Amino acid sequence: MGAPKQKWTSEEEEALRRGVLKHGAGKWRTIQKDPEFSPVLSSRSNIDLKDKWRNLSFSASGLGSRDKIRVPRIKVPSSSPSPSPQLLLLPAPDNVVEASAPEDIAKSPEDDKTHIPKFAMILEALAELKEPNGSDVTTIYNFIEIEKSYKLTDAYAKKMLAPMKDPSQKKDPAKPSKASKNLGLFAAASPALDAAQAAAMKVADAEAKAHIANEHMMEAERIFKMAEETESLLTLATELYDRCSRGEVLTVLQAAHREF
DNA sequence: GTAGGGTTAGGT
DNA sequence: ACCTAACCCTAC
Repeated sequence: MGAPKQKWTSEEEEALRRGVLKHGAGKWRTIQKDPEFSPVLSSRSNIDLKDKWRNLSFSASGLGSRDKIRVPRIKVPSSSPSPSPQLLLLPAPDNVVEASAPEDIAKSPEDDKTHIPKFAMILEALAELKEPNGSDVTTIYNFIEIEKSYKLTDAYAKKMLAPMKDPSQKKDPAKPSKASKNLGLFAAASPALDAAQAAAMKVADAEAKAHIANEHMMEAERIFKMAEETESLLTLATELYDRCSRGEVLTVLQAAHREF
């Protein structure tokens, strides 16, 4: 009667997240009893933890936003049979997942953060891969999707391609169809692409190792941060591919200074 | 004890 | 009026 709703504080939320990282989701009682979190979560029951976690993961997952999946509640006024029954449920295309998280990524305070510490790795890969053979590009995509971290949606991919418009570049009609989102971002094979693939592989591998070393540091914040960096990487790779596909020759040094 | 569905209060 | 989040109930 006195406490209509007990909103979760950021401390409680933080404790819950850490608790899940430590004990895993589902071990609510364990988390609740853990001396590390019990002082903060003393007023919360194990069920509360479960419910809160459900809310967190649901809204952070991109789902549950205010988009589709809202089944039109069939209220049926029982008195006004709308003459146009054409609003049965549409299949609702699976796009527009919006990369989720209206928390961090939407704000995007830093536009040009000191670009990619991974750039060195990219160059390394480029140097190693002097021999073009052009191969399956889906590999690059697969690597970007490494298990849990990088889950790029098609919408996200499109988002990534959007800022790539470089006004200083001459409109070359011979431009390859980069809009071929058939499978992922690219759909052709070329030397530059192969190099880009290797670069992505290196980055992905390094990331994966970092993850293993970090145990299960898979927090949403971290994921989004990586997604942003991956976005930069893909942008770079796409640029390289675009230039090379037009017959231009790029050296590693040029790439290093971004003089292309 | 946990998972999932359902209910209700608060906010927009 | 609708949506989200906290709370409640029940089956496993």
